[in-house]
Amino acid sequence: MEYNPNSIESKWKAFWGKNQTYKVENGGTKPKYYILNMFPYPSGAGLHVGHPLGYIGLDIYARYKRLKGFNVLNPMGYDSFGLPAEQYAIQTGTHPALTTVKNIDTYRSQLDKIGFSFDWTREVRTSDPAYYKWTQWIFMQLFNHYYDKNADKALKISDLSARFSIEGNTKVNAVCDEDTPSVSAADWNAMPSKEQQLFLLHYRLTMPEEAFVNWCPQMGSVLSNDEVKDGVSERGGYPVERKLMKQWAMRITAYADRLIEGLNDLDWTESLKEQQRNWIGRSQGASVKFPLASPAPEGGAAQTTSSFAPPSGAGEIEVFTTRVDTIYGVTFMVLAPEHELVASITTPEQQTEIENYKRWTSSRSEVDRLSEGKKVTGAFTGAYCINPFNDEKVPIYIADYVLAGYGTGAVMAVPSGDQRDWNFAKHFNLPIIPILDAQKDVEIEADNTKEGQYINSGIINGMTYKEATQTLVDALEERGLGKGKVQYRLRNAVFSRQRYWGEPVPVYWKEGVPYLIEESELPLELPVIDEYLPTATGEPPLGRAKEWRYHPKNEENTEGYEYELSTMPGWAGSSWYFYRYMDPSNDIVFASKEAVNYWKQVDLYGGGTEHAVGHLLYSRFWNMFMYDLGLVPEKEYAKKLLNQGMIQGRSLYLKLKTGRRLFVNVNLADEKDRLYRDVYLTMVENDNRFENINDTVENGDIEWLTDENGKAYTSLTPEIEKMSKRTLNVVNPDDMVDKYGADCFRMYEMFLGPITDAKPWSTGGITGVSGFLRKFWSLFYDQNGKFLVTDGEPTKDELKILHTAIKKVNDDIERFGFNTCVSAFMVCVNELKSAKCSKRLILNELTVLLAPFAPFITEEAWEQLGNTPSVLDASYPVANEAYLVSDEILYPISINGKKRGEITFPAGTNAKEIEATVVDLEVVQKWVNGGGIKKVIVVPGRMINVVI
RNA sequence: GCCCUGGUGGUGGAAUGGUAGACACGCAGGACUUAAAAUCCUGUGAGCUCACGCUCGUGCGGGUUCGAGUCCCGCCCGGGGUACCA
Repeated sequence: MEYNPNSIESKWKAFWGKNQTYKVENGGTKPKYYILNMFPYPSGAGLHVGHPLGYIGLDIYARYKRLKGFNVLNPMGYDSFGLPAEQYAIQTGTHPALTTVKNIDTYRSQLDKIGFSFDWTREVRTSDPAYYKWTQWIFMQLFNHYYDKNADKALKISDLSARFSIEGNTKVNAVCDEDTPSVSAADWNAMPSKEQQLFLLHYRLTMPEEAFVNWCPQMGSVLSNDEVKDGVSERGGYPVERKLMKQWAMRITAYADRLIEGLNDLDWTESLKEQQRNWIGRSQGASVKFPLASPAPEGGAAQTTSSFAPPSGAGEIEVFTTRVDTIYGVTFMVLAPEHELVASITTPEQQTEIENYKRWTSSRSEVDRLSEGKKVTGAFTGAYCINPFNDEKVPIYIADYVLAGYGTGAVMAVPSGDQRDWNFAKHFNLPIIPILDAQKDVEIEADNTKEGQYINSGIINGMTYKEATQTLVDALEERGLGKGKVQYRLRNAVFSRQRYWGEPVPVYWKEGVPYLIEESELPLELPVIDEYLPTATGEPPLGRAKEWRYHPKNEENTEGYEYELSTMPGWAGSSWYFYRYMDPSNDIVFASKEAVNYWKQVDLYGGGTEHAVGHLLYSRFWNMFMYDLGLVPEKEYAKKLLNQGMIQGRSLYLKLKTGRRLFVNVNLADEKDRLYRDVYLTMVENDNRFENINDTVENGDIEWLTDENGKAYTSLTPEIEKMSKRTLNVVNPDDMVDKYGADCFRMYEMFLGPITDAKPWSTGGITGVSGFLRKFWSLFYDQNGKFLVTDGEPTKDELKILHTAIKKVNDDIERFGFNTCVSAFMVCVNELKSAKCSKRLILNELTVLLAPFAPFITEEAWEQLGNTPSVLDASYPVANEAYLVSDEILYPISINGKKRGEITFPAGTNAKEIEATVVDLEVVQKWVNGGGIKKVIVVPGRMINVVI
C-alpha cells in the first residue's frame, strides 16, 4: 500500500471534525496548559506559507503536551476589525462585515488543511457584537476608575468623588493630568454636576485628551504612523500634517512602573523585554526651578491655560535633569521653541530673531530636521534666569534640539558634560565649566563621566557622584526649588480612530460632557451607513448614521444625545481576547470566574516580534487593570513567549531600460530566473502583467537575450523580502499541501531552521521530508502492499535506535528545537530501515513520538497497527522513561523534571563499572548522580577525568 | 550614537566547554532502465598524499582552560529596534 497523503488526510480531517477530537473542557483532573497564537487579521490575500510557521510550532507543542497528560487549550480566532476591509468598502460599497466573513472562510479552509488541533468551538471574532460587547464593557470600567498611587492600583472613580466632597483633592495621591488644579471640599461641593464631571476627566483611566494626530485634509481623515510615509499618505500620496485634535486616550502611563516591574517575572526574550523597557523609557532624575532674573512683562498676552489652572510656573523655568549633580556647570538654559514662556520672556531687542527662528523651525518637516543631522541652530531670547545654587545669571536660548513633548520642554545646559550642549556652547561662544577632577579636557569635547570629585561646585565640592546627587536633591526639596522626579518617555495611548470598521465607543455627549451609556444597553452595535467616508463637515463616518442618538431611559428628551462618533483602535479587541477563549459564549460576563480561575494565564504565547511595543504592551496594561479590579487572577497574562521568525519570500523584478523596476510573479520564471518571451507574451495577452495590471511595457523597454536554443528571454533580478501581494512573491500553503500533504508541509516548515529565525522560503529541500514520510510508511508496507509489522521482541540494537530518538525529540521539543527533532526522526527511520525492523513495539512508540509533527500519517498508522491509542490517553507510554543504550547495558535516563543528560544508574552500580562503561560507550560527557561520582569526562584517545 | 541579535562547507543548518560540519538540499559517480523519471548505493570543508594518513579550518586579534564554534576582553561585518529623551 503506497503512502497517499491526500486520501489519508481527508479521511482523518473528517474524522476529527465528526468526533470533535480537539474539543476541550474547562476542568477535569489533568493539569491545564494554555497555548495561544496571536490571532491573525483575515486579509483578502489569504494565508501564505509564513503565517503557519508559528501555528505549526505551537500545534506540535500542544499535541505533545496533550500526550504528556495535560488538558491543553489551543484556540484560534480572528482580529477582524481593520482598515483593509474598510478601504475595500470605500471603493466597492461592500459592507466590511461581508468582506470579513468571506476572508475568514478562506482562512478557515486553509488552516483546516494543515491539520491543526484547534478547538474551533471556542473561536472568537473581534468584530462580532457578542464579543465587542465586552471590549466596550472593559472600556466602561476604565472610564469608571482612576489610579491611586498610595494603593498602587486602580480604584473606583465614585470613591474618588466621595473623597473630594469630604477633603478636596489636595491629599489625594493619584495619577492625573499635569494641569489638574487644586480644589477644596467646599470648591468641589459648590461645583455644578457638569463641572464635577469635567473635573473627574483629569483622573479617569480613559478620557478625551488633546493629542497630536496625523491629519490628512484631502482624505478628511486621521492616519496612523504606518500610513504616513515621508510626510504624505501612503495611499494617494496626499500631504499629512500634525494637528491637535480631541481624542480618547488611555492613561497607560499610570501603569508605567508596573509594566517595567512585571517584565522581570516573564520568560520572554531579553531583546523583547528591552524593547518594552526602552519604549517606556523610565529615567530617574530631578526637577529644578530656575527663577527668572527679571520679572516677566506685566499685562502680556493672556494666559491660555485651562479654566481651572492658575498660571503656573510664571517667574520661573522648570527643567528635568538626570544629572542634577552637574548643576554648577550650567552656563545657559535652552527652551523648546514651542515652550509657553518664550513669548513672555523675550526682550524687545530679540523679538525679531526669536520670531524668525520659531517660524523657521515650524516650517521644517521631520525629514528636513533629520537630514540636517547635527547642525547647531538656536536663538537667544535676551532673558536670563538665576541658577539657584550659585546665583549666577544664566542666558536663556531656544533651540529645536529640545523637544516640547518630553519632560518640561526645557533643559539646563551643561556643556562640559553633554555633547549637544557642548556643540551649542561652542557655536554661540558660551562658557564651559569643568565640574569633576576626573573629567577630560572639556575644551576639546564633553565628558559625561560620573567619576572623580566635584570642583567649581559650591556645596558639593570634593564629593562623589552619589553623595552630591543626594545632597542636591535634599537641598532642592528643602528650599522648595525642586524634587527628585521620575520621567517617562511613554505617552498616554490614543484610543480613538475616525473610522467605521471598529468598536463604537459606548459614550454619548451631553452639553460637552461625555457620559457612559447603561451597561445593560451593551453591545452598542455599529449602525448601518450608506458610505464609509468622513462626512462633508469632516466628521468620522459614523456621523452619516441616521437616527444614531442616545435616548436615556429616565429622561424626557425626544431629541436624544449624540453618540461618540469615533471608534476604537485595532488594539482594543486584541487586548483581552485570551480571556474570551476560556468561556467564549458567555453573555453574562466576559468570562466566568470558574473559567478564568481554571485557565488562569497563557502558558505559552506565540507571535511575531513586530508586536513588541504595540499589542504586547497594551494587552499587559489592560490585564493589569483587570487584575486590579479582581476580574482576573494573574498580574501577567502570558508567562512565556515564543517569537517565531518571519518567512521571507524571494521576489523577482525586471529592470527596464528606463530604470524602472517591475515585479514579476515568481511562478513565471524558470530556475535560472529567466522570463521567456513566449511566457511574457501570454501574460500580456491575458492582461496579467506585472504587479500593476495597468502597466504597459513596450517591448523596446525590455532587453531580450537569446539562450542556447535560440529562445528569447530576459534576466530577472532576485531579492529577498517580506512576502506581500505587491511583490508577487507569495507562496500559498495550499499548493504545497496538495502536492506533498499536510504532514510533509508541517515537518518541512519546521525543518527549515530554528523557529525563531527569519529565513527565506525555498521549496528546495521539501523532497527530503517527503522522502522521509514515504520511508516511514515503508516500515509498515512494502511496494507490493504486504504488511510488514511483526510482533517479535525488539533487540537491544533496535531499542537503542528508538530510545535515542525518544530522548532527542523530548529534549528538543522542550526547548522548541523542532528542526532537530525532524532530523532525529530521519536518522531513526533510516536506521530502522537498514535494520529491517518493523516490530510492533518499536513502531507503537515511534508513532506516538511522531504524532505531534505528522498527525495524519500517525493516525493512519495506529489504525493499521490495530491498537489505536487515543490521542488524549495520557497513560500511553510516550517516553516518560528512556534508555541510553550501549551494546551491552541499558541505563535508564529519567526525562521528566530532571536536568538534561542526567543519568540515574541502577542501585549497586559501582564507580569502576561506570567508568569502564562510559569509556566503552564513547559517551563524551555525562553527569552522574549517586555513587559518590559527580562528573565523568571522557575524550577518546586523550584522558579520563573523574571528579569525586 | 544607544539597545538587542547574529557571523560555522556550494546552500539551509547540527553541535551541555569535550571527535566541528548531524540531518537535508545541491553536486559528482554508480546500479536498475532501450532511454528518461522515480528509486537505491557511494562520495562530497580546504590543502598535501598512489595510499595508510598528515596539516589547516567555526568573521579578526588576544585571554581563561588539559581542551574553546561555545566562556572572558578588544575589534570588524550583517540583521532588527530606537533616538536630538536632557
